[in-house]
Amino acid sequence: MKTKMTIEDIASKAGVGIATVSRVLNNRGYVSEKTRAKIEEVIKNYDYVPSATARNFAKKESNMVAVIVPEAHNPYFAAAVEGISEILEQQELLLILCNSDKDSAKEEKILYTLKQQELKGIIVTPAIDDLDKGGLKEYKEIVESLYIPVVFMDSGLNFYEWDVVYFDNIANSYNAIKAAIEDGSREIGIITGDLQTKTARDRYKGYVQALEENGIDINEKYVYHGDFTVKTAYNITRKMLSKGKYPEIVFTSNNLTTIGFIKAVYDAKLKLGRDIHCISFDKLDTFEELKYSYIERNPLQMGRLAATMLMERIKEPELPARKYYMKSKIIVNINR
Amino acid sequence: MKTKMTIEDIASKAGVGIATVSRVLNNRGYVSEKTRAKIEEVIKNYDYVPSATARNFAKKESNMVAVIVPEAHNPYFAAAVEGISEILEQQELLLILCNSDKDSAKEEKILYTLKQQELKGIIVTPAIDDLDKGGLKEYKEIVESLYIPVVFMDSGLNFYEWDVVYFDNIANSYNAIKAAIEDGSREIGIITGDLQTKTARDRYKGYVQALEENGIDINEKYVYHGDFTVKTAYNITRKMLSKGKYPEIVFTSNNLTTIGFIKAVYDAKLKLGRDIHCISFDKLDTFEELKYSYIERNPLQMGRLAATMLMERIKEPELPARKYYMKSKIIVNINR
DNA sequence: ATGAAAGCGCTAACAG
DNA sequence: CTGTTAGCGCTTTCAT
Repeated sequence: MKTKMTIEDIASKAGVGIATVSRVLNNRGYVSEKTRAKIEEVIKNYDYVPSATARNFAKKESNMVAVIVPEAHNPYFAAAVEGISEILEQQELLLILCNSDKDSAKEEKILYTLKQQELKGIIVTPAIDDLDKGGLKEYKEIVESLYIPVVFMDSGLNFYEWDVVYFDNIANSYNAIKAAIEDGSREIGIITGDLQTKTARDRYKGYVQALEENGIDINEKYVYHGDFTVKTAYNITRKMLSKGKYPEIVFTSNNLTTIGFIKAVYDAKLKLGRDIHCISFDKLDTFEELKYSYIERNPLQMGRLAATMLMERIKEPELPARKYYMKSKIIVNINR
Repeated sequence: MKTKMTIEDIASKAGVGIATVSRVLNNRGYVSEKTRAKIEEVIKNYDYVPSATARNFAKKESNMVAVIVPEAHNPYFAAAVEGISEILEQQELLLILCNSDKDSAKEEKILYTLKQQELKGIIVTPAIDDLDKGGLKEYKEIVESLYIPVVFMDSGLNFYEWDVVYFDNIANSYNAIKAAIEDGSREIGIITGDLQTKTARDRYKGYVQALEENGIDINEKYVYHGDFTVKTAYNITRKMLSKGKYPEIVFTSNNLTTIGFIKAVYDAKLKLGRDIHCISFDKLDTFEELKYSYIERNPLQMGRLAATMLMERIKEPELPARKYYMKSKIIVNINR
């Protein structure tokens, strides 16, 4: 058989009606053992595969879930996507991966495209995590006009009745700094991200809170304003070290900042873990022997959880919205 | 309007036939400015979105391309996927991501599922790169029974009439070792991967070739049999260093091996780039200040290329098969 | 237990 | 320029 077989071909070859073939295909309803065997044989012989497109169309639903992330290659999101993929695979669902590239306009366009696909659901990490300003209302409308289950992942969008799973930036920073304080540190600096962004602000907030609650005044000199890039962190750190006076510990508030920081310490011929310490927001998975402290998140687990929540919501659309805050480990590694 | 609108609803609201609506939707064929405007207005008013499922079904083709990788979270593949995603997005194509988890059986199952989807094409990195042994014929049949364009990415499967894009392991190793020799090194060791795998074997081959062509005998003592894991590389290196007698340079034949090696050097209180050197297959993107040499591949570019090749083949299915070998940079960083 | 038939929403001739 | 109509391949009543 050259041309693609259809269910009708199979039915006629097997001498039965198409409904019967459909039944064995879906393993649903009554079919006598004899006819089932016959049909299965024909299917095997002719190498027939049902068309998912036709099936989806007839049922007005697909076997697909979309995932929108702001940076597909970022190891953090790559791991999350893998976690999602794991769960979807168990459910025989296909995963459509979309990269918004941190661009809200792109994200909106993606959402529009996805709206046409009769998806089972969507897992999204919004391009902008700072929608509480103005755009939130509009965003809410777009999301709701999808009319399909949506789970928000790694997002501060904990408003409205949406399912959310994420790591709490404030709490994680707070806990890490608190752990350092309990470990005996007093002079703790920070290299922040761009404080225009919610992520950077929240991490800074946690830092401030932990110090204040422990009766430590914020030393403005020890608050270094970075932008979550290696380069800036490097420059800041070089300058900091060259001044001679610097904090005992620096809270590097994202992984790239940590890398720039460590590189600068190294280049200044100082020894990390002896001359100066570091608490990193996120572990650097490459070099475990480095002497530093960190907040360890588990994005793979976050992905699994997001997908699981989506599955639950698909099954029970009327479930109340759930907010799930992922726990992180705080690893303190300072010796004096 | 509560229930989902169809093209018919729009047609009747606009007082036209459905074919006309279809025309404006697809921006194809003649439609008077006046009716077009009218229809567009209705579409906007009722927030109508055409069903991609129905459309795909009617056209017997979809707007999707699938990508199968053996490890979704591996930064190397994550970057490749991002490259693919970039190209597909330009073509308004959706990307279905599948993770075979290095498991051939899983890959086969994925292929079967994908066969049902009327995809535009598939980009695949086979789970096993060593099919020239026995399974190749069977694999070939499976792939060909897909009846859709397939591009192989990062695979040694350069047999048959298939489109392939990949980095040549033999050539890259060869070039790196050759560069080191030209730089003045004679004592070059290697930590291999599992030589049962084609990747490990090819990297070893390139190493051997470069030495032989330059009249350097292979010193079996300097060939360390690893398995591409950090742990094994670490242990091997510790043992190597403790013996006192070790090569001047070690070719660490994958990135995890490099990490294990560097860690061990560090723990042995030796200095990388002074006491011992390292040529790494793949750059470690975290710490640029490390003193080592490496082969730098560009998986993002590989992904872009794979997707571009696929687009070309979709457009012209009769194109002769193309083999594209990606170039890599060799960075030598040894000072004596 | 099985078959006939009516869609699902859209595209693509074809006729006007 | 526009409307009518015949599918696309499958699911799902509804009879039998």
